[in-house]
Parts: sequence; structure tokens; C-alpha cells
Amino acid sequence: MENANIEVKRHSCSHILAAAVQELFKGTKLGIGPAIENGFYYDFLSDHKFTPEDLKTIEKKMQQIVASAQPFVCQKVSKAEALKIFGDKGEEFKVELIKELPEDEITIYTNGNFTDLCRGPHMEHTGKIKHFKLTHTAGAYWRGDEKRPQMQRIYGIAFETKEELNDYIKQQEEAAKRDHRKLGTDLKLFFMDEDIGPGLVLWQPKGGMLRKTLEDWIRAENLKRGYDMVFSPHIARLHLWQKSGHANFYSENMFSPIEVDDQKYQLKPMNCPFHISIYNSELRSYRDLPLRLAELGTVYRYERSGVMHGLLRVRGFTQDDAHIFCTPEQIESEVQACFEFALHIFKTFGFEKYKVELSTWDETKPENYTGKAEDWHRAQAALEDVLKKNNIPYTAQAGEAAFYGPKIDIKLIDAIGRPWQLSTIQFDFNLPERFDLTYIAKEGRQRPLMVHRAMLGSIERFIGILIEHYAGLFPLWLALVQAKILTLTDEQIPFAKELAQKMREAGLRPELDLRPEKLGAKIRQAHLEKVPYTLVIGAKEAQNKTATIRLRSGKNLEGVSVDDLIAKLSEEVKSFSLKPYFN
RNA sequence: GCCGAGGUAGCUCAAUGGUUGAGCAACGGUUUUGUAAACCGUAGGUUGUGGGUUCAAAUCCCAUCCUCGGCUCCA
Repeated sequence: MENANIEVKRHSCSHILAAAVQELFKGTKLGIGPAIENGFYYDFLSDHKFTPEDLKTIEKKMQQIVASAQPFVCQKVSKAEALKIFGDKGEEFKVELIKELPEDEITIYTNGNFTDLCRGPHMEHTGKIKHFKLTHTAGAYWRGDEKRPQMQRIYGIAFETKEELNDYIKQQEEAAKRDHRKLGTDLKLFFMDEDIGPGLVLWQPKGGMLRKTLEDWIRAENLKRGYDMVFSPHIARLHLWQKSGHANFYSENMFSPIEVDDQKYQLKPMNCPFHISIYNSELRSYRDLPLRLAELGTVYRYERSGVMHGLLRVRGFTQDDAHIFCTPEQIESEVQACFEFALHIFKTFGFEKYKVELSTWDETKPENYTGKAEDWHRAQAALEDVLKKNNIPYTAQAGEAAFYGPKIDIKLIDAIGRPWQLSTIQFDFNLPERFDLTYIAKEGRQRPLMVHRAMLGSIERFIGILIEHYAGLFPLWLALVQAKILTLTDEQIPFAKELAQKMREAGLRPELDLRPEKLGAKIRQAHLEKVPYTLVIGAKEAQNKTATIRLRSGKNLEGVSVDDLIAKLSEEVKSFSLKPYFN
């Protein structure tokens, strides 16, 4: 009830915004202005460039419209009348929309001097909307088509109460604090260098440790599940990509070829053709299947310059890629295993907010796809089945499959609510044909099915998401530095070093802070570095071979014996626990 | 790629046409310290890069690179 109401209010807000803009900037043409999550926007075409100062002026004008409590008047008009009304005003975009409306009767809403094409409903008058704020402007193509004119979009937020509005603003500020780009700099994890190039990541030692830990883990998980680890080069003859078809249908996303000895080589945008070559390097029997080839494969893709985003969208990244070659009978169990793998990952890292999408073909246009209809049906049924069996809510996206096969995608929501794709399980009916993959079965030569899958998606993106998910407070097994050992005076240096060595020997990652600083300063430093456990070593501790553990919460545990400390920490690491053992 | 906003010390920011500055970090010294910042000092910059206007440019203009917010596209 309340929700429906706020939607209406947000939508009314966009009308008030448009009214204010048209009054302040004569000749501004209107695009569309819907309600969105948390607010609204309106698209405008104007010679004037809207600045942040303009937003303040527009907001003031909006407040005036609110104060004058103009009624929203709904009128039903014929299509012809509507075309005349908006045509006379020169609202070419509205005219285009009206022409496409199937109905003959069209509703328009008027408040004050402002009239807009609109399905409604609205509040009874403009005075009902109080708690809104214009936030930012952006460019947006008319109807999302980059060949059409680009308009200026003004975004705003709107809530029922002032408290909700302020809470939202505060929440956005909190989210900004856990932005992985900010934490990446603060915690010295990674950075980009102008001299190296956009979308190309440099990992500093702390970020490198995090990455190595994650990579070791995912390798081990792959091996547990019957994958074989392979390696492949970063470039290959352009010929390979012509054979695979990438040079044709994927060229927009590829770096230009490199010429060597009159031969063209291509930086790899994908790992598939390499794994296929490995498959083809031996004569395969049905007994070899399923064959699961996995690689942390670094790929390079040309991303348009405006789309890079920290670690979440880069030009060079490492996929935890694998290709499964199997018989038709093995599809169900392989898909099930992949999906369980994905769920295991999400559970391990404590991800709860994600959405699953099933993309299938458009049954009416089989000519747009490669592969046999029976393979499509079987694969799609297997994908759908596994989602149903596991009771996973999902969005079915008919017609969204790639031309080469159906897929399941899992997207995670970042700190400010944007979705990012991580896991994907895709069938590929194209490459086995192109590379003439076969295996020998009782019935003779058969074509294997191929499943392409990435679980983390890419190491870069996954770490970006992890940083935001934990706000930099990594669980012990992933923590760059697991315990920071602080000495009170120089007297304790030998014991501190001994403790650090014992921890290292147990496979833990300690770091020493032996500076002649006050304890408070060292504590503060360790806190800012978001170290899970801070170990304070004074005369007492050195004498008794103990440590005082300061937790992230600020709580202290005194007199913990070195052996107990190491045993518990090792246990915590081994269990991949999301909760600290000492708390 | 497109629209818009930006780029000043390692980090966060100040300086609106008139000698680039502060805090933190770094370095040197003093302090040997019990739970979120000890004190004094030193060094650090071709203001992203290239060009132009001007007696004079971080500041104005042009180009270019990079970053950010979106659009479009995607792991």
C-alpha cells in the first residue's frame, strides 16, 4: 500500500521536475520521466548544459510548485488530439511515443501550465510531495539507442518522510566508504597506473596475498570436483580466432592483432579455443568423459573507454574458467555439479543477495542459433531443472541466450545496489562443430557437448565484490595480515619475533610493529589496516609466553597462551569461518 | 564510444590571473610508552601531458591522456 503510494509520488516528482525545467529553460524538449528505485528521473533535450548549480535552482522551482499545491488534472483525449497538443509544442519525442501507442484514447495529466503524456496515476495535487532531492545529471540516449539523440537525464530521490530521505543519503555515504576503489587504495591492495593503461590492474603485496589465497582456494575446489588444471598462452595465431569465429563475431571486444614474422597473433579474449585444442590433442573415448579442463586464464578484452570501473570492469582479467566436455547423458549431472559448486562458493563467502537468470533461445527463430533443436531442448531442460530442484528463484529470459547456447548467470549486488555478473554456466553448440570435436563411443564417432563455466567470474571482479561485501574486514583465512603483533617497549622485541616466527611456521600471516611508538598509536594503525587480531605484547605477556588479543570490536582477551592462540587461529583459517573464533 | 564533472605532494584537501599551501604518511632526532594519533625538525611539486593567450597561468583557451557519474555494452 505504502509502496504503491511512494511509486506514485516519485512519478509525480518527475512531472514536477519537468515542469520546473521547462519553466526555467524555455525550449527544453521532453523525453520520458519514470519513477525508479528510491526516486525518479526525467530525460531532457536542451542546448543548455545542466550544472550542479542548475540542479539547486531547479529544486527551488520544484519546491515552489509543491508549495502552490497544483492539482494534477487527468484528461482523456483522442490520439489525434494528443498528437496535435504535443505536436504544437514541438515535443517530437512525445509525438513519437503517441504514434506507437495502440490505444485510441490517451490520458494526459496537467498541473499548472505543464501537461505531459502519462498513463498515471498521480497524487491529487503537487503539495503532497515534500521529501525529494535532485542528485545528479547524466547523458542518456533516447530510447536507449546510441544511434538516437543523447539527452540529459536529471536524477532525483524521493521518500515519504524526511527521515527516510536522510537515512537513504546516509546509507549512500556508508556505501561509498566501502567502495572497493577507496578501500583498495587505503589498504594498499591494488591500483591502476596511467602509464600502464586503463583497465589494467597492478596488485600490491597485500592485494597480491589476497589474490593468491583466493586462487589457491579455487584451484583446490576445482581439483576436488574432478577438474584438471591446464595452462595456455596469452596470444595465439589470428587463424585460431578465425576458426573459432571470434575474429568475426567478437572482434569489437578484441585488442588489435600483433604482427610478428609476417604472421598475425591475437591477444586472447577467451580461453575456449585453447581448451578445445587440448581436448583435440588426444583421441577421446567415451570413457574419458566428462573431461573437465580448468584454468585461471587471463584474458584481454577491449572495453569501451567509458565503461571501466575499478576491479569490476577491466580490460585484462583472469577468469576461473573451465570447459566441460561430456556426453548428452551426462548433461544433467554436470549442470547440477556446476550449480552446487556455485552455491558452495556463495555460501563460503557469505553472499546472500544475488539473482539468478536463465537465458533460453527464442523458439520461434531457430535460424538465429547454431546447434540442433534437441540439444537446445535438453540443455535448457537441464538448466531449468537444476534451478527448480534446488528451489532457487530465478528470472527466465526467453530469447536472451547467445546464438551458441543457453545459460544460467548469477549476479551479485554491490554496496550501492548495482548487479555484477559472477558465475555463469553456458552451453556451447558452436565450437564443438567448428573444431570438429569427437569422441569414440560404442555407436562410433560422436560429437561431445561442451559447457563453458566460470564460478567466481573473474578474479578481479570477485575480489572487488569481496572487498565491498566485507567492507575490507576479511575473514581470517583471506585476511592479508591475520595478526599484528605490537610491542610495548624494545624489551619485548625478542619474544615478539619468536611469536611471529612460530605463527609463520604454523602457516599464519603475522606482521610485527616494533616501532618505539605509544601503544595507542600502534593500535590505531592496526585498526585502520583492518587487521582481524591485534596482539599486544608487554612485559607480562613476554614473561608468561602469552598475548593479549585485541579484537576488531575493541574487546581484549588477556593472557592467551601462545600455543592456544596459534591452534585456534589455525583452526579458524582451516574452517574458512566467517566468524572469528576469538570474540 | 557518447553526455556531463574532474585531475594540485604517497593519501585527503586548500589556493579564481600575482612567490603553490595544510593535515596525515615518509625521513632525522628526542621520547621506552598498557589499548584509536607523543614532541621538535627535514624533505617532498615542471599543478596529468603538450601547445596557446598574458608583463604574469594551478587558475583563461585549444588538443590529448586518465579518473568519476550515467547511457550503451559485458566476466
